Amino acid sequence: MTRQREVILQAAFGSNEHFTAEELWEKARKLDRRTSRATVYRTLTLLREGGLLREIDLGRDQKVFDPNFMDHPHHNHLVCIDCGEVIEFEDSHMRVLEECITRRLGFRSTKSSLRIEACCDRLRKDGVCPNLLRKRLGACVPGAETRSLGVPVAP
Amino acid sequence: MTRQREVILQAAFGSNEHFTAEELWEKARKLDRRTSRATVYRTLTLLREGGLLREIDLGRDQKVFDPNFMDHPHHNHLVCIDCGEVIEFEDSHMRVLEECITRRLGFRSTKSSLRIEACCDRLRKDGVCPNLLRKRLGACVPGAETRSLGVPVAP
DNA sequence: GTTCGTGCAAACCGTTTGCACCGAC
DNA sequence: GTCGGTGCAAACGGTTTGCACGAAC
Repeated sequence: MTRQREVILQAAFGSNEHFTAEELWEKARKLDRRTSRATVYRTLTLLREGGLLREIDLGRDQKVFDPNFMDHPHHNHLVCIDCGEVIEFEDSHMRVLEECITRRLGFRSTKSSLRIEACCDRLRKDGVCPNLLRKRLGACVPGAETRSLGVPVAP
Repeated sequence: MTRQREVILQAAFGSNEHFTAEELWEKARKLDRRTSRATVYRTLTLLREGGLLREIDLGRDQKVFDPNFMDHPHHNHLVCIDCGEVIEFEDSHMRVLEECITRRLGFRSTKSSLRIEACCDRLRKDGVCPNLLRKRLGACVPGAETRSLGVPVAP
């Protein structure tokens, strides 16, 4: 554990925001100007391999890392196609269903990732995405599971 | 619709196999030696934008395209972490649950993608992944939904 | 000293693009 | 002729790597 790695850890886990490798480098450089890109990439690889960080697919061109899997190993993502905001959610029903499907196919699941792309109806009326405010608040914090679950609404 | 595009379409939809851009180029070149990489990439962009092809996240470094979304717009993928094989499946329960979650969060879902990473228990015993044979057979063909669903097994 | 991590710059690789050419109309 | 698609090669951008330096032991 060197000083550089401490800086990068602080940059990565200092908030629960997602980030790209480049963004992490910028964050780390704010803490220590000398931090090099190479070290960031190398540390990123270590963190990913160690399971502290996970790469998520947000449908963007660049790879995005999520530092929240340590606290919430089973959370998933909803991406607002209107404003691009990402909402994290957990759902125990989903977990059970995934497990059922996996076993039916003859496997034991190790991990999974679900991305939902969606748009909010209110945006079209109000011109503003009301869920901007929800971003990463209420989602993926204690109690979030209940919030995102509750009584399923019949589709 | 030019000859080159016909060739690329044939290469892309001639089988239901997933492919990378590079692999598509190789396939297309087998049909017409002159096909250029640039045209493949440009056509790929058109097909993706037109919704005929979808990029999927198989957890690999390269982008993988799936030509099976026209026939099965809602299918998902299970990746065997032991042998790397990909199994396509459809599950109506999953679709309903996703819709519930999405509405609970205040959205209308437009599309979603689920990737399950799993290992088969039998591999460890037999040394062979029995699900190799299932690859894209039985999965994502008429009746597949029933196969992957059935009575959910309690986890 | 040895070992391991770091910083820099160059290399790498998948993808995109500028530009000249070609073919259909 | 115009317009759009194509092929080539160069450029691009994110990521990795070779190598010399530096810090910890």
